[in-house]
Formats: sequence, structure tokens, C-alpha cells
Amino acid sequence: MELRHLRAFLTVAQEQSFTKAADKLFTAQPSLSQQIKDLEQEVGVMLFDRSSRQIKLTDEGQAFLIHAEQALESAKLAVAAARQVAQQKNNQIHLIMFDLGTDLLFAAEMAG
Amino acid sequence: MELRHLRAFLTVAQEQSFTKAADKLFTAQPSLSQQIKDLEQEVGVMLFDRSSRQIKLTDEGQAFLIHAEQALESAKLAVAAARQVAQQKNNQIHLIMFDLGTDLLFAAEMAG
DNA sequence: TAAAAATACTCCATAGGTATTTTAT
DNA sequence: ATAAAATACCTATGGAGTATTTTTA
Repeated sequence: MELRHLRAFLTVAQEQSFTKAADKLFTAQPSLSQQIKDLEQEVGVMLFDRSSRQIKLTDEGQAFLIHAEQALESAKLAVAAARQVAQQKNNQIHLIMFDLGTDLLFAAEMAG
Repeated sequence: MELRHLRAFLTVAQEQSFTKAADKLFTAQPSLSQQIKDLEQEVGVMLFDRSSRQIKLTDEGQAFLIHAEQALESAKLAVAAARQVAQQKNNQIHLIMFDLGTDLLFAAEMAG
């Protein structure tokens, strides 16, 4: 199971349609069918009810959904958090360089 | 970014070593190096400090870690939750079948 | 000099695409 | 009859392995 499966799952659940989800994800419909199939196989339960034309989550799918959303959210947060730390460091460096510049300017003025 | 990257990242962080992490994940050391490299490229920051022989997390890596753990935990929970629902349903069916069996037995006795 | 990580390279599995069939309204 | 999902098939990409070259302690 990879994040790609969770993204596929969530989008199909949202759109209640493989075709629409495929459009949204800029991929082909059979790819999504395959991904969901693989996912269901790994989990060992049906996540969608295909008995009707309107695809719907099974009870199992509902249970899966909440945590799948959380997983993707956490993955996104991980990236954001790492970048934020880097950004903070960068700001500190800029600040130090600004102070240094001011000091140099001051020293130059003193020297005449 | 896929869960595989997060698994690799967490294991390297734990083991503080690519080689040990590779053993633990039953994969080859260069695969892990590559995965971490790809991950760092996507995030846009260095997650590990390689300046020493003892690999260490950078501040950015530390920030990434918490959420990466959460993501994997949620993914695991998703699977467990879906399976639990299925199991509950299964138990209900068994119970119904048991009751039905009891009823049939009773009916047979009545009929002599 | 001896470990561990990075790099180079090769190969194969599989993810994803196209074409088609099946299903449900 | 039509629109949507499933299936079949094929191809190309990139993930993983082996061999080798840096690195660092």
C-alpha cells in the first residue's frame, strides 16, 4: 500500500465515480480501477459498493476513509514542517548578514 | 512521495545508519540512499546530516519525523479499521446462523 | 586502512496507457 | 442504447540489485 492508493481511494470516494476521479487526478480510468482493486486485495475487504452505477463506500470503506485522510494530511504536514524549519533558518541567516552589513558600514564611516 | 519513502526515512533515522536500515528492511543499501535522496529532493531540504560517519537527523528531519510517523500509523489504522468492520459483520452472520440452527433443531424435535 | 555512503550501471517488475468487453440504467 | 467500470494487453519507466568508487574516522 502506498500513498498513491490512498489518493486514488479518497478521490473515488469523493467523486463517487471512477471516471470523474480519473479526470481529477489526470490519469486514466482503468488505472484507478486497478489501484482500488489492488488496495482492496491487500486490505482483504471491499471498500466500494459497485452494485449500482453510483459507486458508494461500503461500511468498511467508511472506516478506512477517516484514517486514509489522516495519513495523507500527515504526509503533507511532514513536508510543510520540514520546509518551515529551513525557512526559519534562512531568515536568521538574512538577519545576521543584515547586521553584519550595518556593522561594516559603520566601521567604514568611522575610518573616514 | 510514497509511504515507502517514509518507511525508509524512519528506519534510517532509527538505526542512524543506511546499512543497518537496509538490513532491517530486507533491501540493499543503495536503494535506501536513493530513496532518501529522492525524498530530500522532493521536500527540498536535507533531512540527514552526513558530515559524520554517524548519520543524524537535521532539524528539518526532526520536524519531518513526527508527521511521517503519524502518516504511517494512520495508514496502518485505516487497514485495521476496515478489517474490524468486516470482522464484526462476519460475527453477526455467524450469530444469525447459530440462532437459525437452533430454531431448526427445535422445529425438528417438535415434529418428532 | 577499514567501515559506510554515494555513484554508476543494468535489468526486470509493474504502473499506467489504449483498446475492448461487460454491466447496469 | 448509453454511459461507466472491468478486463486484457502492451509498453516504458523507474525501483531495486550488483559492482565500484568515494568518503570519513
